[in-house]
Amino acid sequence: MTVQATRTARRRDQSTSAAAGREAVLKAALEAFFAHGFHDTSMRKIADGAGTAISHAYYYFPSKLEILRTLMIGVTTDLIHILEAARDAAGPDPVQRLAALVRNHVRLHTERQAESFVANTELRSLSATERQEVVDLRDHIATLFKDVVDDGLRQGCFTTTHRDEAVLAIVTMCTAVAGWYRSGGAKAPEAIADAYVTLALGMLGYHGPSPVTDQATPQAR
Amino acid sequence: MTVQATRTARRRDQSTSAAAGREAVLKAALEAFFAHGFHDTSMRKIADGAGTAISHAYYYFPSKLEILRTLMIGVTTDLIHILEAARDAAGPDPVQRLAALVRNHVRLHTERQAESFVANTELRSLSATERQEVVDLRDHIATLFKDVVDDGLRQGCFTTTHRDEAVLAIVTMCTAVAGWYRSGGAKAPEAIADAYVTLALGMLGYHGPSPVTDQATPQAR
DNA sequence: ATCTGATTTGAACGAATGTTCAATCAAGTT
DNA sequence: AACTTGATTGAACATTCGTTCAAATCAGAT
Repeated sequence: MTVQATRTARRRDQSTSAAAGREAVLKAALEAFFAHGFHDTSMRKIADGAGTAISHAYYYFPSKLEILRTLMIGVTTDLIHILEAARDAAGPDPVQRLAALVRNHVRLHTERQAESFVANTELRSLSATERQEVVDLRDHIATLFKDVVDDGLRQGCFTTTHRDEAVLAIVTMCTAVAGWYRSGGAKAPEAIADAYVTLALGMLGYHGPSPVTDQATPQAR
Repeated sequence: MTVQATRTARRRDQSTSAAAGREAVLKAALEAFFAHGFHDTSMRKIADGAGTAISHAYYYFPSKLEILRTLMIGVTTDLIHILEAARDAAGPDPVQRLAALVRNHVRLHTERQAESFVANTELRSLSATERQEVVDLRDHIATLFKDVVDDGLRQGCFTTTHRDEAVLAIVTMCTAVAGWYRSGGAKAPEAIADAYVTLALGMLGYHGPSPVTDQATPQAR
């Protein structure tokens, strides 16, 4: 008991401290990738940012590329899970479901802007196999939108004759938020999300009542 | 006379051959930047692609960065001139003017895809002063759209309450075409342009008759 | 044939890169 | 106190990078 207790305690301490070091490297790498891009970020800068030796970063990650892969896969899988949960929680109405997808897509791209931006920007920096891994995840995200749009087209609440282009444009504009959003800017994330829901529905040829609360939303000082 | 003739002839020959060499370097650089990105492209690869020695590339351009700058500024200023001409040729109607802007924006991003893609992707690779130069040009492009949208809002043909977001989304989705377009793909550039005009008008809350020819457009092999 | 000036090259420079590795440290176990 | 084991380091590796430069090449003019 005592033996096992101390053993697990040690293991927890080690794993948390090890995880802390790992997280520090990830965080420093993310900041640098976000600010200057993958190829313009050296392992020395990453190690400096994390406050450790260059060789210590290699204790956690076998290569610089693996750090990038970890960041990109992490945020993308998280996004998928968030979108699926939000869609399911929105009920059966395609309009509500699409609004939930757009809203949460925008929200994550503001809340985790750096990760999202890197994931969208550094695809080419990956090697073929790893790139395909991320591309598949992104295709899955597009499919989430496409299925909901198809549902709305079947039910008649969406009327666009350009489904593919509309879906692509919606995902693109939501993704691009990570490229220009500045926290403390003119619009709060929720206001941006509301606007994007309206824009997306406009592209889909939806002419029913707005699913957006739209109560002035004067937030942001 | 003869002296001057031969002199200008020589100068023309030199300038054209020099221009040819310069163009070869630019072209090779563009292809490499497009395929692998700026920081992952070495001057050696560029020189190899152009069929010359490394040191000869420096005969035309003082640095790798200057090559990138030349490409980015070139396509962006061209885009501005094309958009302004198309807008003016479209007459006074805001719907027609916006359609012309969208259509030509999409067209250039398919016809000169590599340049457009690089110009949109490698902003961070520039140094501060040069980056600002390109940012100003891109701001000017956004202003072209914004002015037409404002015109349409004033005349009542556009009804959106999210002007800024709509303009940003429209420019973004048109720009993103350079990221996924494949010549010989499912849709011909003109069909894409038509679809994007409709999507843009949907975002702006335009509910009048479609300015798109929309005659089946079965193009694409 | 010589000269001139633009064009083209090979070889080298120093700096920075991603990565490796043997060695040290710290702490917990026996 | 000796031992194990994960955490951490400094120094070095070979390679590649952007850039430079003196020298060679070439075509047209004299």
